[in-house]
Amino acid sequence: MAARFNPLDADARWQKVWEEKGVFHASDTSPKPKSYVLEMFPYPSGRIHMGHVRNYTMGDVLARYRRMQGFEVLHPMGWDAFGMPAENAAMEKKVHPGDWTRANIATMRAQLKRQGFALDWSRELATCEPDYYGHEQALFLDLYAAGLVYRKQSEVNWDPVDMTVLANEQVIDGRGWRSGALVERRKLNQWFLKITDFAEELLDGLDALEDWPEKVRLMQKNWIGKSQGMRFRFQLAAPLGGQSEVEVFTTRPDTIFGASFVAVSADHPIALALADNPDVAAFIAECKQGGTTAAELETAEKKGFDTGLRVHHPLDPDWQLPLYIANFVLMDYGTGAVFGVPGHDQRDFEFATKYGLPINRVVASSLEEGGAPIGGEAETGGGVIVNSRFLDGLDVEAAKAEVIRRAEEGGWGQGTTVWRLRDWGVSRQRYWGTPIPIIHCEACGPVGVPKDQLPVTLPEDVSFDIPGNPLERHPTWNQVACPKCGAAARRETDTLDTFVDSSWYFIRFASQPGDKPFDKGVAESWLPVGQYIGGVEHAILHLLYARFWTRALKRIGRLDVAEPFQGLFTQGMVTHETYKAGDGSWLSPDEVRGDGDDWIHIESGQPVTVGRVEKMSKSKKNVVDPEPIVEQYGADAVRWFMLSDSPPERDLPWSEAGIEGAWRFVQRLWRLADEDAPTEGADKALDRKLHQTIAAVASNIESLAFNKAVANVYELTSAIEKAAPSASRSAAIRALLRMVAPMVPHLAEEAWARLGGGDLIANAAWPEVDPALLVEDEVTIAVQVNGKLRDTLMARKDASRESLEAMALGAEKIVRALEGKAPKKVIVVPNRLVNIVA
RNA sequence: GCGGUCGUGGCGGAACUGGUAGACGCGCAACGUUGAGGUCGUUGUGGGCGAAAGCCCGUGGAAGUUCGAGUCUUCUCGACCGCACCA
Repeated sequence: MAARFNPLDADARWQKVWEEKGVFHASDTSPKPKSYVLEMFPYPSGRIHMGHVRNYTMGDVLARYRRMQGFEVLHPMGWDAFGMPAENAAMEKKVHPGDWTRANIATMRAQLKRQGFALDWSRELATCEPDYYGHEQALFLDLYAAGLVYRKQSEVNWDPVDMTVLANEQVIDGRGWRSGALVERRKLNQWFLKITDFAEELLDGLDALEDWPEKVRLMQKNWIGKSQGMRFRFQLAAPLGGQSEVEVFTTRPDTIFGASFVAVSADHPIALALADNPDVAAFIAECKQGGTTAAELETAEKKGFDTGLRVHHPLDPDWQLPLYIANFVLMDYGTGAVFGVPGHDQRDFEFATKYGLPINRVVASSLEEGGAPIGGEAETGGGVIVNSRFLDGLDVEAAKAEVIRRAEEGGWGQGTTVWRLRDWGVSRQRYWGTPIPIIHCEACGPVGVPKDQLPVTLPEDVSFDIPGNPLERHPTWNQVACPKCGAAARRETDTLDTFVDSSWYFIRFASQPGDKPFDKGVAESWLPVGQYIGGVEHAILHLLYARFWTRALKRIGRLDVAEPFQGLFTQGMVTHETYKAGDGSWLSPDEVRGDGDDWIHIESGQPVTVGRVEKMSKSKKNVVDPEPIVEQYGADAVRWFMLSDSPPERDLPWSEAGIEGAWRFVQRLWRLADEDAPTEGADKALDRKLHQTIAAVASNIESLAFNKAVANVYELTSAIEKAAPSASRSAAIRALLRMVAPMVPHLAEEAWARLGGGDLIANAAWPEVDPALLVEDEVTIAVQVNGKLRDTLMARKDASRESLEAMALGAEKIVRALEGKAPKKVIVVPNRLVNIVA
């Protein structure tokens, strides 16, 4: 009898068996139903962290469970291997980004394997290798040929620290998402993907994603930002340069008669045309400075500059409105110009109040109320239109339609939809990314690299001594002949945004032929991903881009899949307490020690302040490296801890006590199996508990409620421990091992082998449930008097209302509680309770 | 400001369609085992009163619906997340 389960020995042994037997190899041709379980692939930053372990453990439990349920499971792993940190490392440590990245991958692959994840490593891919990005280049050229890629001179978000362009999505509060540097505006020739062509379907598609968190769907919806309204033009009273009109966008055409002013952005052509005037120039400059952070915008005053110009109201040539330049009008939304209706828009209201412009009512709760003035704030609700000539009496929606109809008829405007979503700028002035497969020829313009010349590989001989893109200054790499005319031409030196790499990796996992990006039929046999698991930080960028890419492939006939991820789960972070020394510096968990109720710094003996529980981060020094933990406790204890206690969508506070507890439970399971002594005899109660647990664990794993599945397992374990030896007990132990196999697979194999289970438990089927054993034949009935619990009693299952009532009224405690009062009413809920109202 | 999620013991958290609040785990306490510690085992553990039986209170707060509310409704306080001068 081995006293203890020894993970240091067992983990590696079983991992080797699984690998040698190809247990987790996903077969494209299997007759079984297919199931695709995927966790967001990691960036090879150097080492696995706790967040990875949690993420991959969840996916692993599901993948193993699905296998036991009889599915052919695809559960792959790869590396999101392009990106800036590799270049930063190259600059700091004088290593090639490729060497740095591949070394990190080797380290992290070994760390993942140490966890015993049920991954099909034969499908491993890294986006930085030509046999991945070459296919990406082919797809890019397909999209280019289909008109979904274009190049334009555009003002871009330039990150002066990273010296690269950022997508709108990568600018947060006016700062680069990675560097935190204030983003500048620059004009550059950039490649764009036409994601806006898909705005409508990306929005509509969200409704069908029922297995996505509502939160993520909402975030995407807001990001796409559909606004329906009308564009229309105000004629300038006097032409300005070549301009004779101002086009505005509104979602409230019904309030057109409530207009008090028109305002344009400081970047608007009209504003620029007036900038000769020093006052105008000064105002424009003023608009451009000032932060864009939430707090600053909150307090920012609405400011305007009266240009002195006047515009004609489109529905009344005699009605002139003042034209302002205003700091709150955005050039890159709508038309860069608005008309102000102070009565029914709060921002316009503030503006009008400040500059003494009329505040007119055009919407009221009834026609009679039309004369009432607008009070202390704008009225933005619905109602009936008033003071609006031919619109009077219409409701808001009817009035919108009527104004649009008249505008289209009169040719001064049209109904339109405006989107917040912008086309996806994918050009990056970086080395460590997928080269954009384009050649610039003076005569022919941009020409796609012929597919037989793919992949366009990155040159190895580059230096990172000076900032900027090494591809641009490479002596030979960028010089090529034009594929069309043969003349000397120049290779595109921009590389693709790394979000392109992660927009289709899940397709390549499903099918990876050598000669093309994927085989349509094979990929379609696996897709969509049944369950995708990752961090909520990708709720917009990655998930929107991947949805777009999949739909673009569908449109060009390459893949008949509309949505890439059927189910999405966003898991919480792994957190840890923080510790602060007396001087305010952060201390790491292994620098401190609990001392009674207090904490002290081990080295100095000084008291330590325990701070709040926060996401593990280097700056707070509250990071716990998984590797030594795994070496000490084994993979199963770590896995068990990751699944216990905290619901997976919430944060998981890491604690030493918690991992100790998980370790003890692993040993407890081992003892249970190890000490099993088969005997005869049935244990009906235990049978029932077992089958109830099988059903509960299955349903909890399916809904990813791992913490509840863990609780179910604890209960059954205690019940088995307490039960006397019997055939039922031995069978329960074997079934228990199969139930925990997805969660603690090494222990399960070891114990299974010890009990002579035969084939690997990894290949075992999920235990079957006997439905007859799910129901109890005796139930506990709660008895209440006036809604307060006074007694409980045992009754036959499905006992009649009458008998339950009689039992309740006869119970000694109830008689006492009634104090002689006669029951006015008795409520009986069969199998549950009796409530006596007295 | 807009939108969302969530408030339950010392802690992480259970509680299906309203029906025995606190499952399960951690921690803590006592006892047993042990050479001590740990492991392991048994028992206890929401608060108050009580020797006990038992009684009262209790799911952020206030009100309401109901025989019955952690769960539903209204108001309110707080925490966290997302978006944001979006016309």
